[in-house]
Amino acid sequence: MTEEQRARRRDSAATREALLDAATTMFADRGFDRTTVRDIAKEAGVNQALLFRYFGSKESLFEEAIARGGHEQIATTKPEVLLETVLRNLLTSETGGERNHTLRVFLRSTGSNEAGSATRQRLGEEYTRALASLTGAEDADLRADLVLAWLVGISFLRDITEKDPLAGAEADRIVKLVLDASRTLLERIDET
Amino acid sequence: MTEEQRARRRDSAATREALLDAATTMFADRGFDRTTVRDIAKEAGVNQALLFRYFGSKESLFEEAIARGGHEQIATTKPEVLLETVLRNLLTSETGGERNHTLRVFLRSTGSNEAGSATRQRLGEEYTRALASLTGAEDADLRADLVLAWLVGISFLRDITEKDPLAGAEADRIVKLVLDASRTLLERIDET
DNA sequence: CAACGATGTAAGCAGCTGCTTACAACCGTA
DNA sequence: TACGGTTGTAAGCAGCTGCTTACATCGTTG
Repeated sequence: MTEEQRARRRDSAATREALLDAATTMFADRGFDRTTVRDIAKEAGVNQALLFRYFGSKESLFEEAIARGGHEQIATTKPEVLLETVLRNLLTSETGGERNHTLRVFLRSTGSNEAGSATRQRLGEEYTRALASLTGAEDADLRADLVLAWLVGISFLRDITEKDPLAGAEADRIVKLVLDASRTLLERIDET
Repeated sequence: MTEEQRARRRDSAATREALLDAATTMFADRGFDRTTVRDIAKEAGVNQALLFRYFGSKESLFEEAIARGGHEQIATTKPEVLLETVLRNLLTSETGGERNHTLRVFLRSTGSNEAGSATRQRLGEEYTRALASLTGAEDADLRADLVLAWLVGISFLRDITEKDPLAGAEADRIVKLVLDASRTLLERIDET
């Protein structure tokens, strides 16, 4: 930590990224309202005034945090396995590793109506489009939204309300049940 | 409004209920953190100090708001039609009428980790038990949780992020799709 | 009618929030 | 070495938050 701070001295790019990293995990854990700019700065080991120098406002930082990470997953994952990939990602509780916090940040931002709504909307559209490509139904987008809603709900019950037995269930078991039922809505999903 | 205030003077029960009503709708609309005690008191047409006299704290008021409304729906609705009933309730956007805000309050309380967590947990268990009675599978509770998660997710995308096409879709269409897919998880659901 | 508890009100307090400002330390350049 | 922009820091401001306190008013009961 101290070394990092030493190494980071006089390095604006690293400082910016440290703030963005800290913000992403804290927003995912506590949500927008409950995360203070002082918390973020402290976690990043950075003076909080710099947060405003580099991002302008707490909301702008939030938008950037939401945007980062969501896009590349969609871009780099084939639609056929997107559902399972996202599902497994949000079911995996290992804090280490490169877990994707996007969905949790998404969820935790409930209270804040304005904050990042444009970014959130765009991100949602990308997921819908990807999932909609899996069905030939005329209401493909609606069906895709329903699947997306399911992911959101599962993440909510598991991560936020920590509801058992869902919170404690094995990932494989949940994946199987969800994928089976999703085939009623979407056709082209890879068999596990 | 003025008449109500006049009529309510020196009536502690009515004052309490006015606060509870205002709190329920405001928590549902803005969430716990974004709703201030001054807002609630103003909406109820009541001095804010009374809020603390009757409920002790903002959190206690929140818990009571969550608890009220959820129980009777479960108690008065047959499990076979519970899913459709809850679904139609949260899909109906008519603000007038006796809409049940429970699920939305549930959702909007994301940021607040402690607030009402015990109450929320108990309420969730009741829903799970009711839904689990619809299947003979050995992992009935898990399957029920997944259905509950779906409801939560749909409510989230529709009410909070207002995601289209889900937000704009007809209730009947959604009900049909969800019920059909849910039959993969649960057996005994009334045909529409 | 006097007294007393129940109900309502106005004002304020201490703490926290996002954000700003004024300034110090640093570092490449001339 | 002197300068000037970049990066980092400390302090503070104005506004809002949940909550409390001291007091006024009502309505019932003896």
